[in-house]
Amino acid sequence: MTVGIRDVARAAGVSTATVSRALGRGPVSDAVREQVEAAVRATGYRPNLSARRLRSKAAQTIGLIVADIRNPFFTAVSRAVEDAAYAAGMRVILCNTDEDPAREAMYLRLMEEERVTGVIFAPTKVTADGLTEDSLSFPTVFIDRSGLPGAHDSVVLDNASAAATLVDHLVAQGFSRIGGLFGSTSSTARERQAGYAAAMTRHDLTPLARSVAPNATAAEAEAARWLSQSDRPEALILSNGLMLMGAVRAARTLALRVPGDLALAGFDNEPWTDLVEPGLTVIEQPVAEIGAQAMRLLFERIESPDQPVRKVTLSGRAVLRGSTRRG
Amino acid sequence: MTVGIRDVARAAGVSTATVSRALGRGPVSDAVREQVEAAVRATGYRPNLSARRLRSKAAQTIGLIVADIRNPFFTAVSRAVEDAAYAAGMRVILCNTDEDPAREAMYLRLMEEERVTGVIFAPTKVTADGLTEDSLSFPTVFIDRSGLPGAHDSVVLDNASAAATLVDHLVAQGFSRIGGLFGSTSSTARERQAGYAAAMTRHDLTPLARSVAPNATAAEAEAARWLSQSDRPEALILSNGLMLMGAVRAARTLALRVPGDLALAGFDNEPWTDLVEPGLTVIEQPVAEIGAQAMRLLFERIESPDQPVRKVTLSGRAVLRGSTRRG
DNA sequence: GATCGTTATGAAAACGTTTTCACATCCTGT
DNA sequence: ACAGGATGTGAAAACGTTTTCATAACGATC
Repeated sequence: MTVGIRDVARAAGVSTATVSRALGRGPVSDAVREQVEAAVRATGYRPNLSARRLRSKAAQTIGLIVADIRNPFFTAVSRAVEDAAYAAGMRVILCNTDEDPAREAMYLRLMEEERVTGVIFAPTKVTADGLTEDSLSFPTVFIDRSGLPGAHDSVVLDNASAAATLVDHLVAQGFSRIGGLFGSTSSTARERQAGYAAAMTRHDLTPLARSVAPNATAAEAEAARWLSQSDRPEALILSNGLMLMGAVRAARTLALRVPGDLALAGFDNEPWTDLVEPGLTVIEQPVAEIGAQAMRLLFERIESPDQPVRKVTLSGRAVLRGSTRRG
Repeated sequence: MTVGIRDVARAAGVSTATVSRALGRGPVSDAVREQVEAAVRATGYRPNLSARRLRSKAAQTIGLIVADIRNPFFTAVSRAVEDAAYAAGMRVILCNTDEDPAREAMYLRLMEEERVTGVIFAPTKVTADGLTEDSLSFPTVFIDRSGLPGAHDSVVLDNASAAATLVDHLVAQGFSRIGGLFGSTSSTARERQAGYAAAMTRHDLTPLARSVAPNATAAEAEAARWLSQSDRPEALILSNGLMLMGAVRAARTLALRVPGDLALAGFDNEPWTDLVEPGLTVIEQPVAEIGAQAMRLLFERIESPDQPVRKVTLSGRAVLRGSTRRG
């Protein structure tokens, strides 16, 4: 029925060991290699990856666990990771946690059961804080977010500086009652919030921060509530692209003019942010670079498991648009 | 070192067969089941999925091969598929082909080697047309696109009607020089183009159709070229959300007022389409339903492999916005 | 010309499970 | 009290590969 390596061996007139070597990187004479390749074509043989992995203990698979596949930031990073992985002959299992620690735990267990070569992971804060250096049985690189210091390799944005850049820009434009709406689940949102607060204080301004689930719906609801208050902020900073979209919707609903009634700034230079009127001021993240660096760290960790933990911090780029222009 | 089922068996004082049954669905006494579960906890045992799959020949895995992960349509469908799969105790391998037949072939081979339970696939036209009923060794459901009639189960939009709806709407608004810019790689784009042409003809209008790679960059370039002509169309229909974005950009660049100088309509009710000014008229696709139906078809096909091929056609919903309003 | 390394090959073991087969044991109905 | 069907369990085979081990053939080196 289904053709196995012994069928190929029989067709080529050699042993299964030789077939295995001819297909892999064993020492085999050129003549035999050709015979084997012909036999593979003739029989339509497809190796069974489960058997191969079981015996060789090399899964050639990396797990990619992201927090929200709807967030273009993560799809962009995914593409970079996928490209690098396939270039290296590795497969990728992509998982989506929805920022839910229970799903994170489930996927981490799955990764163990798959005996993956390594994992790239954007964890929630609660999960990251529970993960020490040796609680994971596979090499792991955190991405976009970091956990316990020194526990895992990571590649992150310089979040505090990026947030400060936005504050500085808004202050320079003459805004002073500047609010910040940040995600509640990630270390990254916390860092952006801290950077925001520090910059506000530095300008002798009072930080006004709130946090909420990092998606468009929650951000819209909270922004609408906040902006309905009599002492509403005159500028708002959002900690990711989805939340920025929520804030734009809230401003629309309340008929607030941007930037006249409300200035807006956020993270992630998503394609739509320069299509709305006015264009939105954002911090652009080097998404491809983040994915590529994560794969590099992961491969190097696999190569030498005992090297010291490394943290790569990348800078964002401020893209200034109309949403923060002082009327 | 790594704990296997025999360690659990030893710890529980039973045979490996019994452990296997206790963890699976074999007949086991309650007392023994508890012993085994305790032993699993004590040893930290994690089953080896490769070994399990090899022996049981049940991969419990479905492959999801999409054309472009950057297209929110596919990420939305992916989420629906993923949810249904995990609810059924199945894992998902998500692959991204970039509309490239070579990558499609690579991923199809990967699926064979993984011995997946089934595949959900959005193929390019060239690949789909080469796939007969028995060229794939696993149950397959086409999604968003269809191939040879009767070859594979599929769930698609009623593309021709949807395109006709847009034409009818534009005609009703008083537009007559209506162009159509369609993707060049999928059956779906062809069907939309055909529906567009038929509707135009029905209204005694001349179809003006072009086709191009279905992404924002290519669509923007072609739209810019087209709209720079002296006899440029006064309305444009785009065959997906990315292309619609490209067209909006081209209109911006050429300083064409929408809908005054150019009306725009397209597919996919993406979140940004009602944030731009004016809002864009689109056909909304039932993305969650598409994913759910695909999983249903796939499971039923796995259940009874010899049942007749089925095609589920879903209707789009027209969302009329300012971009098609006759000034 | 004997000895040594290299290279190419096959037989068989190994990977970690599930499943088959055989065999007790227990319950049920007569 | 006994046949017969569930029910629970263990020993061993099986899944399809790769890897180990042994060996043969061949040049090169002394």
